[in-house]
Amino acid sequence: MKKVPAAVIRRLPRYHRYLEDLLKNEIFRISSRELSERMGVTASQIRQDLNCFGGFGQQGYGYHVEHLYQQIGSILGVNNENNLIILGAGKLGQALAKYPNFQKSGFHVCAMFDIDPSIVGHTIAGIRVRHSDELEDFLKTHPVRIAVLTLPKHVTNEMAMRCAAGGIKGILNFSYVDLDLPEDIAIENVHLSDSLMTLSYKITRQEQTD
Amino acid sequence: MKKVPAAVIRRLPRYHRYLEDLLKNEIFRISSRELSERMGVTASQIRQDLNCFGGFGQQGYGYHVEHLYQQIGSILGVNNENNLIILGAGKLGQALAKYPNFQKSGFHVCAMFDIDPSIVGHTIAGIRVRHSDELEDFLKTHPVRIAVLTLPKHVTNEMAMRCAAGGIKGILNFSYVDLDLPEDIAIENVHLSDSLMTLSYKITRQEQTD
DNA sequence: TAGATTGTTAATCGATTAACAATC
DNA sequence: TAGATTGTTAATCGATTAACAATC
Repeated sequence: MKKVPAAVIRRLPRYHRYLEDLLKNEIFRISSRELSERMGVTASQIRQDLNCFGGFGQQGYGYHVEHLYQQIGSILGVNNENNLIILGAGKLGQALAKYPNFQKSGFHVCAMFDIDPSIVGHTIAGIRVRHSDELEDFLKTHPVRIAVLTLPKHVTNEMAMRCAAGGIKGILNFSYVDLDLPEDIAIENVHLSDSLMTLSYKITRQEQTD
Repeated sequence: MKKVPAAVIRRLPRYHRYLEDLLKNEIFRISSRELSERMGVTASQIRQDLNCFGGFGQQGYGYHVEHLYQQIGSILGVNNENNLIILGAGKLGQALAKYPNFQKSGFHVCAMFDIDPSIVGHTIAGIRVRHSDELEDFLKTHPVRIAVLTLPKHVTNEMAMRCAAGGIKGILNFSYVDLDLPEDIAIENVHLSDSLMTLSYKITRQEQTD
């Protein structure tokens, strides 16, 4: 199988979302051209992207929405339940624990960890907050591959290392640092300040162009 | 001035962050080569990127960290205070209102809006939650260019339109929809589920490669 | 069969890297 | 002046778009 470009992978969740919407609207068949118009991309790009994973369409017909939706879900690994843990039960961690879209995509928060005595032991969205000391024991007895980190900068890499050592395979990192981890641990950064700065740049740019 | 590639803009906040760290560590001068090693990119890319905005360096010397930091901050528009409003005072909105990194980058939450009577009137992080009906009046009397949207899907585009009509120039959108707004409104999407799905894909990929 | 639309190859475009002359 | 390192041009690489033969 040829290597799939990173750009394609980043577009998959959006295809998945549009296909879900089509199903909701009871549209069961779609051509690359019509989907391209809805999504604001080229039909060529859609066909190229999908063909990285195999021929999901049919000449003269287009794509069967339900089938394509299932296939992309399978590629993304969201067709079955995915457990995850949240490290850092601050405001952001709590918000993510209750975030409905995670559950909708099959991601299930099975534990939270913190060290703050005023939070440890409490229950958030039905999840008891454990002390971070319990992390290793928990990972030994529970199958989890994903950890979400909403921690202060200075403890983030250490906790990420402990996750990796405990068998975690991927980290969604909200801390404002770049993680330094073994190659086989997948990392996805969400740097909220970066998004805000990029937005700020775009605004300034617009104003100058006017 | 030649057009700045989108890829360069998305890298600017990271440069900004690394330069801030250098200053904290009292490193006042740096070559593109040394910065490239710290950041894990090529020195050539750094020089190309920076030269989109002008010659910030000096041959034989490198870059003056403080000066470069200021310049990039100025390009990003984060050297002065930026007011923003948050629409949707749910868990995520509340977490963002308290998010320390926004304040650190000069972004100041000056108001929050919601329609839920159990939240409206309450104070979060020192900010009173107003009713969404007050949005237009508020925008008339307060200078705000940025709105952060943490709203349910079905009301998001309508509220975004109201923001745009009220003079908002840029929107940081956390809702799981693509906004359809006038061209002159800058949009930056943060789709948390997409990040999680991409991570899930990467993990699955890793496991197959092993 | 004729029409439609994919899968795929080729052409274009843009972004990254390499190389080196300019210059501090 | 000699050494270092930028700014910038040229070469490479990758991603997007266009075109069309294959085929349902």
